[in-house]
Amino acid sequence: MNLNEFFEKYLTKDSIFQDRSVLSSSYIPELLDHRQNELDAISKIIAPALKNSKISNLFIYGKTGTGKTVTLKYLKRELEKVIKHHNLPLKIVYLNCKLEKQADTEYRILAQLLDVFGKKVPNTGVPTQTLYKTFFEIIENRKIYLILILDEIDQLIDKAGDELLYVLLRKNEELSHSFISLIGISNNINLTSKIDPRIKSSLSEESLIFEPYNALQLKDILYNRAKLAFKPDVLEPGLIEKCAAYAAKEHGDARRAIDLLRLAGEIAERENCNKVTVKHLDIAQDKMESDKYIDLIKSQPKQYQAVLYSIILLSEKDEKIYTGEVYSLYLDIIKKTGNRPLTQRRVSDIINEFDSLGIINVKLISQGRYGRTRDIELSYPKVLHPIIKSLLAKELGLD
DNA sequence: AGGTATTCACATGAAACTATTCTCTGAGTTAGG
DNA sequence: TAACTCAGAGAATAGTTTCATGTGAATACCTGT
Repeated sequence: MNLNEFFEKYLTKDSIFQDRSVLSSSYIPELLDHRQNELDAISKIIAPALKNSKISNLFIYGKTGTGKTVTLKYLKRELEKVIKHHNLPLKIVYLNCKLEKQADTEYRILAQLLDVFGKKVPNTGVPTQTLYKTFFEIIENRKIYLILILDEIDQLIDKAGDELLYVLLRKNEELSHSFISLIGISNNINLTSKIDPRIKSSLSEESLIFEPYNALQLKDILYNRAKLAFKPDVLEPGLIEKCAAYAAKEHGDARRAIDLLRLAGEIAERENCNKVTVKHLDIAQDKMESDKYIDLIKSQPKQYQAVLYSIILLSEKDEKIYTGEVYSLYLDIIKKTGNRPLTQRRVSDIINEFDSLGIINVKLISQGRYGRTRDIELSYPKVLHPIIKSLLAKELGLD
């Protein structure tokens, strides 16, 4: 088949997708499934803002893919309709503190906020204090009621500390013609550590926990999305149930379930099938699983990769792996790559980090007279071994 | 035999040091009035 | 003249090293039977 023919065929072949964007992470559905209770609870809390009365700050917890973000975005959209209709001085701003370059420092968040109010500020060159000043001036002069939604707020606190929250919350008490309410969204409940207890209590005047979806709920969500995303009858019966079951096994992560479905569809399409079958779903599942590891490993710094490579080489010998051996082999490897070797102390920490990333399993054992060390074991699926090994060899330039 | 003491091979902590990234400031530049 | 840009100083941060101290149990070494 020549190229021309291929493209012609590609053009005329109809896609099994009707609207792929429904399965993208930025899509907000017309109706939210299985989050009505949460939606009601939040609505009750923020509704008074419509009548210009002060509302409590709100804090929302929940694991990834439990619908936190989509619920809040949904709420924002619905509220904005009302606001527009009645022309209210209420402003809702959603910021994700994790997305690169967007809002992960005090300065950038303020810059984003000012941007929303139509004031451009340079990326650099202006003191943060000035930004605060202009920001509060705008708020106060225009008598704006601001609801600020900070998604992944734990990232912000990790990177930039609680200064911003502190200033906003305190300033709020001084404002007379306006107010600022914060809604924080976080993945982990133990955000507590780095944050001033006063801020914490003020921030979580109200709090809400999003529980993971169960398989049935996931099924509904997937079903409703699939109805819009795919053409009728392209999904094999039972596919959605299986997809939901896979995701439910992984802590009910809806985002992952939707990704899985999309990927299965894409695979089917690439294979020129006009139906998405369980086979495609299984391939998609495997691919997501291995991509998870491969992306993770690829994104590691060279030194980390060298440590991992050392562990991988040792793992082929079918003996127990200890820190000392890893370190001495690591020294050889790093010498070949031309990088400066790290101390054993550091490598020891790196090994720990790999453990918490889930790439390896580590047990602390004591062998009495023969010392105390870590027993290291790889914990990714064995099928990936050759792929990861050659990936690392390539990354390190050792072929 | 039973009980202590030693010892290994790192683990774990804290402080000190470095390199990188951010923030801030003032000087220079631009554009609008 | 106000607004903007940008380089460089200084501060903050992340990544490491250095130094010091801690650890669990197999083994070595007693001690008294």
